[in-house]
Amino acid sequence: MRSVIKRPTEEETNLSGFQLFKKLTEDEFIRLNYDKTCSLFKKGTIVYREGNRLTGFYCVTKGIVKLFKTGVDGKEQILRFAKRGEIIAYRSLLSQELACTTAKVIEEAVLCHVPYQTLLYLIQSNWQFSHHMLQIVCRELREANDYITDIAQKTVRERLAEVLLLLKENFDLDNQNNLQISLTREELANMVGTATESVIRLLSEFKQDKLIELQGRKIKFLNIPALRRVANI
Amino acid sequence: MRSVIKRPTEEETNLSGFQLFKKLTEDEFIRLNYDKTCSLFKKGTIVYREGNRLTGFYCVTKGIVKLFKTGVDGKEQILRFAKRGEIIAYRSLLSQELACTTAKVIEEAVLCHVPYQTLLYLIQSNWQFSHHMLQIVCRELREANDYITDIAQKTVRERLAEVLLLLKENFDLDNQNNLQISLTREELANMVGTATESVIRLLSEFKQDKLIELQGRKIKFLNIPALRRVANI
DNA sequence: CGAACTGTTGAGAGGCTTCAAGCCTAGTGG
DNA sequence: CCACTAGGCTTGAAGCCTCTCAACAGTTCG
Repeated sequence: MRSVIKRPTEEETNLSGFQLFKKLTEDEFIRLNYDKTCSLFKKGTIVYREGNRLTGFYCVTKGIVKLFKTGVDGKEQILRFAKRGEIIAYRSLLSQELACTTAKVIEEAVLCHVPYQTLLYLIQSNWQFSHHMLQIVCRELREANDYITDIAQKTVRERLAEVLLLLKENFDLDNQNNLQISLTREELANMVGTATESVIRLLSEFKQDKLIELQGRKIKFLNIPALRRVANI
Repeated sequence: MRSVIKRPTEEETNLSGFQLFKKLTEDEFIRLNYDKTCSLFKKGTIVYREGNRLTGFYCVTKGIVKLFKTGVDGKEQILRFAKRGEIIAYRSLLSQELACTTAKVIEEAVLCHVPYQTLLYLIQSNWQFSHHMLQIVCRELREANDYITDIAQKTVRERLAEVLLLLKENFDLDNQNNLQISLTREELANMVGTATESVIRLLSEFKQDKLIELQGRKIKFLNIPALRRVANI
């Protein structure tokens, strides 16, 4: 399933933009770059599957990766999308468990694989790296906790509005207020935790209410404050 | 609201049983003990509230603390219960955010407060401590992700069965198969993410189906494999 | 002993899901 | 180049799971 077609460009393998590596010494950064392996992944590629043993974590330097768990009846629950500057697979690696999510490329991506040994080396040699890592995980844990509360207490309508706003935060809008990520209705449903049909119906209600405009998978935001009110934030 | 009635016993303030501190040097452990402040908290006490600025984390050496978020209409969403050997408040501390949960004592507890400075000192001086901390957070993150998937995809019935089994894992059963934690119906509902009435109805269905036996808040497990099947695990 | 909280049961309403059928779009192969 | 197929999208109808509201019993505690 893994398909590596061509070498990524120099710029696409550069890790100096990553917050996580900001506090590394020159030597540490050199070692990191020496140990990493960057590859280009086509859309649709599975980077790793739930249950896999992982050999390292990945830095996303380009593209978008979808992270999801497989639940009841094989229905996928999307946990997050990782884009440039973010890292994936580190959770299972650190807790030394098998992967508990599947990572699938939804927009042609460049990923840099950093071996477990290198991660351990950085943790041992540089406390600021560990500290930064702790902050990343802790922030993700808060987001997970927030999401548990929402999903447990809010209606599907509220959750869909919230998910749209969340996507807006993470992927920005273009100059015409279009969401810069293209998802299927099913993927939206798998984020919200509902049926595809429900998403379709609610989206067209949002459209009727002039909150958004739809054109295929393109979603244009027309009235963000109102959307926020629907989301009950 | 904070009520400290009497000094905890020597044994109740001992942190040597904590996995997290296993790899500390003697000096580090001495400093930890010097810096900590242990107090006894009565049932019902709020240790800290959502939005508070935290000055350190707490080690639970006795009792049970309920951690929850306040969601829509002030309805609480229980995220977990912390018991002897576990730590709380470390997430917000590490990511340097305001507390995103409220901690309430539901069984008379002894908590040892460890100042933020001491935490930072340990992170800086001992990479094994950081590593252990990372593992703890990562494990909690996996549990949160698992729970998101369940709550998004399973029925209330399945979730209630699962919550009961989860409680069994965390708090064990006495020699008569009674769950060793006493929760109100509302608290069960706030874990599952449903209405109190639904929990009541489902519990009595489980009772009819001879899966459990009820006596006030006491829950006796009669048929765990069947309960597991109901939970759809 | 009364107040406040907790637990229980019933009835009705409604949000969502499921099933089913048809449309549309995009990619493929003849 | 175009028909064809597969997967995504849309809409309708039916029904159920779950919530809300309401009334009341039981329990705990000052």
